[in-house]
Amino acid sequence: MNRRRHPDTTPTTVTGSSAETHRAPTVHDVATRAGVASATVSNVLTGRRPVRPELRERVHAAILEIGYQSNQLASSLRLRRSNTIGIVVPDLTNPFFAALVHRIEDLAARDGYDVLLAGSNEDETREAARLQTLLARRIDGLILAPARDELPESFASRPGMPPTVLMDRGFGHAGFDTVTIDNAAATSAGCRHLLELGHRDIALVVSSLSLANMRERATGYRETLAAVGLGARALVVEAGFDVDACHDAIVAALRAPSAPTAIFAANYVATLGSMKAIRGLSLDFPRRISLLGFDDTDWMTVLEPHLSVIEQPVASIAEASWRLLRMRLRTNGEDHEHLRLPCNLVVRASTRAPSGAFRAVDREMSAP
Amino acid sequence: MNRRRHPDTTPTTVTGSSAETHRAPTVHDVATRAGVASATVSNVLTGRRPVRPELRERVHAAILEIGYQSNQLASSLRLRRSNTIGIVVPDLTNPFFAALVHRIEDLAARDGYDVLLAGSNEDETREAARLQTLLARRIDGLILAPARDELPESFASRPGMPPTVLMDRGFGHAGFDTVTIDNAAATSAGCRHLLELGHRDIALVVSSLSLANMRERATGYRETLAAVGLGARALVVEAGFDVDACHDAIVAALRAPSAPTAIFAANYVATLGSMKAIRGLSLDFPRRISLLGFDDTDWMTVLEPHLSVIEQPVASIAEASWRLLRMRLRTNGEDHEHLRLPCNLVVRASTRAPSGAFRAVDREMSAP
DNA sequence: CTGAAAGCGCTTACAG
DNA sequence: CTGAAAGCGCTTACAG
Repeated sequence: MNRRRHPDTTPTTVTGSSAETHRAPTVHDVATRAGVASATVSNVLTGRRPVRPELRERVHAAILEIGYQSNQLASSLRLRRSNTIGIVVPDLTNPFFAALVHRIEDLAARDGYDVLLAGSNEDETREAARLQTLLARRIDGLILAPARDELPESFASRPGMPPTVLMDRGFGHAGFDTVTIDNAAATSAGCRHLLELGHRDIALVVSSLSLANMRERATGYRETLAAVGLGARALVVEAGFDVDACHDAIVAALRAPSAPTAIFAANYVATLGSMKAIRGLSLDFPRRISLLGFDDTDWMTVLEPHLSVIEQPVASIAEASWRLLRMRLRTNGEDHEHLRLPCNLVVRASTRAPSGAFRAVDREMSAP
Repeated sequence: MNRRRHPDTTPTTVTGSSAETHRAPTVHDVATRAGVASATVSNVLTGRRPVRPELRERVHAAILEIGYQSNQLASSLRLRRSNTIGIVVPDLTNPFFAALVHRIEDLAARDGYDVLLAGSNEDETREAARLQTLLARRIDGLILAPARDELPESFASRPGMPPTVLMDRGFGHAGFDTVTIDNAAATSAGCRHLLELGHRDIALVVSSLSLANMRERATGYRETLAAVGLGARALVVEAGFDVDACHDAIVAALRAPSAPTAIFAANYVATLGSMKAIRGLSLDFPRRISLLGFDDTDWMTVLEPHLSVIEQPVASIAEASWRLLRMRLRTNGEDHEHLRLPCNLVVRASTRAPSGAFRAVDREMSAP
């Protein structure tokens, strides 16, 4: 190949500044090295305008020689576009959210976006603060699993608020794309499964009814019971957001005079808390008590008996969220989509007929 | 309060640009609104230089009125400091790494740093690519749990590489702070526990011996066996990085003629895989086979029997990593720290004496 | 196809 | 204590 020397190629070291601070090379450095204008360097880098092959070669060579690396901060400032999205979730320690983040990060990366991650710890104030710093960094978009459903009034119209999709919580919120599951259908299916098994006293465990998704899960459950005339036996226990609190609430429910024969945990933490309560009380499981969990996880098939669960379509939720956000990143229309994804009832071994077929309905006629 | 009108306060709307694009307000907008220079706005914002109270008031009022929000992109460019760190982990789906990220994000946020998250999927190539984009965003620091221990030669001296702490893997690497656990001590303690119980055939399950932490865990195990003259019975199975592969490898080991009486899983995935294998084979657990796991997780005390484990000090690892990085962010000295944190042996119910005291040593004299 | 110049929104010498 | 100006490192009209 015919390498030719370019005129007035200055040495790599930047003149002027003392040798003290070693600055990263810039387009300008590349340009002088290659003997072209910095605009030309930018043009070969972005490919936005065609550049004569020979110059292009020289630019590429110069980039390699001086180890140039584009500064996205400058580019973002100029372009008013950071190629960064924010993801804010209540708790990364919850495998449901961890899986969501994992998947979205992967998808975003494929499309050239980096992700700024923040955890809200289920706390509205912390969420607002974390969000604030993400906005200051000019994220192009946001995927948020909000700590509360009722976003502050100011939220949607907040200056600098980028296109946002609400995930898992805040469903149907005007001004946002939202994706969640069909909560009522999920608990209804779960409840029917338990009813078919013969259960009459089924307790539903939710984190907090202040969350719309939990209210919907409670509704699906209540309506299903009501439909078979068991509405009066509905028992919804609000068990909070951490495993220990859940455990305590469930132990209390199980010790009550008319203890349920089945527990339907309506989220991951409740599932774990329920298992702890059942173990702690040394109940005969699943004979004395059935458990239907929520959110499928690796360990659930390692438990004996394997846990029956309502499985949320985590991959689909992540994919839909990213797809919606990416669309909105391209063209920010006014029509917002509200997606409901269906769940799967996975029947394994932790749900079975209560001991004594009509035990709960008519205790005295139950066989041992 | 005595609100007075400032002279030549122009209306909020920026003149010049068409009403089309609604730009976010800038320091300049605040300045004209407050009737001061933009330098003054910057000074009240950063507090770098004192500003007369009256002007300060006017600036604050203007900020509120026009809803100004600082652009960190511009600030970072100017300051050459992004207040952002990168975290790169092999797999966010692994609760060990999820917990680490969760904790570090929290600590970093307290100190005013946002985190750019990337997953490498245990893949060196992907890791390099993701890292590349983080560097382009001029992260101030990096916390990396590398996919491979042997970082590319170019890594440390890579242009634009910020202060970096290596976590979990890559221990002792020159040019980096590193924090990991005392791997050999951890497996040694675990192994001794199993020996004391009477086990003689103990299989150690690692992901891959290409990882130094796994090699160290294998060494601690081998030496402990050797010390009691059982070196020849050491069995290290390399089971890979996903649960299914682990499961298969362990099933094979358990089916071999001289099957172990105890499995020592040397990481989270191996623990899960071992449990699956034990369940799948319907072994009498923990009577026929003991299991000592690694990385304590919520669900492990919900299993029956509760899992005995080597518990990594996740919170301490996260805190140490952040502390080291933050120090280096302030003063980038040449002296790198290499931290080894101790693990905890948590004895629960999944490890117990093999059925028949000398079963493994002398099969024919073992009682049923 | 190429280059000189302006500007993205900040912050920091520098001169009052 | 305050302000006008320069510059961080890019990219994009604009004029050749």
